[in-house]
Amino acid sequence: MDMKSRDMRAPNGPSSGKVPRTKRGERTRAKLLDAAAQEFGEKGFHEASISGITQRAGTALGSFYTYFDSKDEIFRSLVRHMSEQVKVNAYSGIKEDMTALQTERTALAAFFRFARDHKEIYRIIDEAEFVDPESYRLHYEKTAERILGRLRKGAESGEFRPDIEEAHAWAVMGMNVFLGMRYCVWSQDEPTDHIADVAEEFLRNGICRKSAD
Amino acid sequence: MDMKSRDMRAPNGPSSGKVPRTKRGERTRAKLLDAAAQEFGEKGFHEASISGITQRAGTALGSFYTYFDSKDEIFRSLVRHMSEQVKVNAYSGIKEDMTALQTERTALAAFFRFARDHKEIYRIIDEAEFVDPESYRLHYEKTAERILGRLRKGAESGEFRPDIEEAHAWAVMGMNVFLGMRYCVWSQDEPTDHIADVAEEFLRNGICRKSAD
Amino acid sequence: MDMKSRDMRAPNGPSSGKVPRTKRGERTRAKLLDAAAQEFGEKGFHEASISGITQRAGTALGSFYTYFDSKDEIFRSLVRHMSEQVKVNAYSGIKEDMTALQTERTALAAFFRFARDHKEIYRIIDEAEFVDPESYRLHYEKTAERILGRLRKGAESGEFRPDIEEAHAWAVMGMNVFLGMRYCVWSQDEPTDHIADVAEEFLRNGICRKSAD
Amino acid sequence: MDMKSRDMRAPNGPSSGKVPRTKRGERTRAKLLDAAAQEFGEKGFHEASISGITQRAGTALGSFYTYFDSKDEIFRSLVRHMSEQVKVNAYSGIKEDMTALQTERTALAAFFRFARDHKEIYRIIDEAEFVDPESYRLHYEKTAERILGRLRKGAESGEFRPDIEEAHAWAVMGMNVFLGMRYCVWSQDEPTDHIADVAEEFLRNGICRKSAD
DNA sequence: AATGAATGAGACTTCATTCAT
DNA sequence: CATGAATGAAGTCTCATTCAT
Repeated sequence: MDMKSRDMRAPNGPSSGKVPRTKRGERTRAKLLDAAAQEFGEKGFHEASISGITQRAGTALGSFYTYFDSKDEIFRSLVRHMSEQVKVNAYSGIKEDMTALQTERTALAAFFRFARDHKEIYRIIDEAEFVDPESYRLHYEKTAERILGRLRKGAESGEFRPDIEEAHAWAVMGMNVFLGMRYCVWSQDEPTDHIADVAEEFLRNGICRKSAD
Repeated sequence: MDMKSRDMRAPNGPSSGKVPRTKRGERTRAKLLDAAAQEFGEKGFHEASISGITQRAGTALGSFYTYFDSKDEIFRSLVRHMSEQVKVNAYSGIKEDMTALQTERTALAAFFRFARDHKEIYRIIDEAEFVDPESYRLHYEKTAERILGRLRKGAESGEFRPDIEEAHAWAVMGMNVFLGMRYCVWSQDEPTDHIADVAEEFLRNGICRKSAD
Repeated sequence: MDMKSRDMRAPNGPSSGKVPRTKRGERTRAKLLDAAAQEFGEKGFHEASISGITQRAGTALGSFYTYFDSKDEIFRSLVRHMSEQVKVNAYSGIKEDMTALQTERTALAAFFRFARDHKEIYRIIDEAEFVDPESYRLHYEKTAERILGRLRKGAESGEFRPDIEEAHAWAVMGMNVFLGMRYCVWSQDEPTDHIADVAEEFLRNGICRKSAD
Repeated sequence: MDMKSRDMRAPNGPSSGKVPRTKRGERTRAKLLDAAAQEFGEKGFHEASISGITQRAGTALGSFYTYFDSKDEIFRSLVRHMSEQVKVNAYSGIKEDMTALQTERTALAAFFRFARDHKEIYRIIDEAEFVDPESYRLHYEKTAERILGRLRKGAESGEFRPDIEEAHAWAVMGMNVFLGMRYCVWSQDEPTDHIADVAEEFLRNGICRKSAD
């Protein structure tokens, strides 16, 4: 987790007026953020405690408030940063010359890998529905927008149906999220490649029998 | 809410040793359950308070404990009962002579109606991920099983592809849930009929362009 | 316990204005008293609950207040009655023609038997120190008085030292009580006869070596 | 009480993970312990309240939990520490060259003084029978062991009877405790010197008339 | 007289946040 | 900046006692 979540560190949000001014401060802030990701991921927002965070971070309780205004604030930071990570990750494997279907599959595979490696992230984002609803909506709205963008591009190229609309993006997103939850977060009893095959075929043909089959 | 949630009342779980023995007790327990559904729906589990529940119910604080052992227990009761309601509702409009696709669409439509009318239920079931994870998993696993059963039946009749598997059910469920969240719970800017059309067409053909189009 | 504690039933204290007027009431009151002896003996005053008492008694919670004014009152009744029992018991084996030392030994033996058979009683009387201090003091003061009476009688007959005073009675009582606690209530690893021998010899000669030995 | 109970302060039990790390913390913990001794002594365990303790200590309610896990824990600390104090005190006046009988008398006198000055301690230790039975038994078992040790030493030197056994120690302890309760804690209507005389004479000769008298 | 639901004061405990060092 | 003690509001839960049936 250390190396991985190191990269998860949220940048100072625009509202956080507590920017560390020294190297040492920088380090402390980073430790707190890592610790918070662990703590929230393991215990959930309400069971998590500031003292749990500072203990994991190896700092004094009071130091928390040197860098964050409140429990809510650090949680918000985390959610938004993680949302960002999900986005960055989704695009990591996509190449310009892929077909639209290949693109979707690649994005899904990346998502699966990410979900498997960062199970705690999903707990955190999901819990935002209750702790920071705005971030939660924003996360899914932005994700849907990106998917919609890709689908539309596929439609323009003639690969996807021309009447693609927002609902298609939400349908794809829901499918992806639930498959990720079931096959990457809850258990990995099936190879994710196979699950990705099923999803790809779903996009290609739906679930009805094709005469071509 | 009164009439509606009246029907939501959880039966006594097998472990709850606090069964009302009089009509009056029956009424009080019902009032508490209704109130809890409201309170949890509006505030979420952690912000909700027993005293909030009893105030809504118009009973004394202590009366809560005449019928429930704890805040957790009433929440669990609620989640399980609501899960049950969702199930019952999904099958309400399905007729024997429908095609498999019609069946799916009908179930989706019922789900949409239900989600629109019982927004609080989805908050509650979702929050179970953190408060009562077992119920949460159970809810989605059982829902997936039911969908899988329907899909397999459709496969047997030759309408759906013959290699239907569990992942298909999770994909369909994810699609349904996210469409419900976006278009029924968050806002109703689009007619749900149209959304159901999109979903049905998705099942029929995926999102790729068909030469037949 | 049933038959035994049946006999322990407290008579209506002078302050209890709640005398049952029917046979049925008589029976209910008796059941409650038995139940209370059990409950207080097992759990102690504060952990004991009225509902625990009524459950043991097999009556409704509310019925308790038909016969007793409060938890304190029933406890007081119990303590005083038990104190009475201890007294009655102590004299049960004493005969007129015994020597003073035989009398003391007989009283101690009776006490040991009683303590062994009614362990709960000692918990109850001891707890009175905190719940009903007056009864507690009264119990030990009256017990000491009785012992003192016997010792004085022994002094008059020339068997005990002539300068017997109150402190002697308290010393004897303390010895008896602690031996009872250690060898009858806590464990019975030594035959009580032997313990009584030790106590008798203590009274006779103290613990110093006698040239006569 | 302040100066006196200052010395009563319990050391951190081995299980208490809440050790003050600063001078200020040290002081607060001490204030709480003193206050608890007062509160428990005056009101008894169950009537005592954490808020009563913190009020006496002049700290915020929450500060209690900075140093103790629960009401039970602080009570246990207190009982064990006080048991220790009783022991230390009993030996305070004993010199090596005393006769065995002088030794017992000295121990008793020390006990009397202690009981008079720390009445609350006896309430607390006695109440342990119900709140922390293990400590209670331990207290009396260890006290009996010490007495037994002294008596055996007296037997070896030929001053006490050679067949001294455990029961003798319990008899002596019972005598001492009850005399202390009656003449030091309940009231001081008789000079304790005289009471100690009676006890000493009891040990020397029992209560029977001696021809030598 | 019996029943069992209703009441509500009060206790313990948690923990985010502030403050003194 | 770091530290960790101090604060106190707020919440859950218990249970003796009262009340309606």
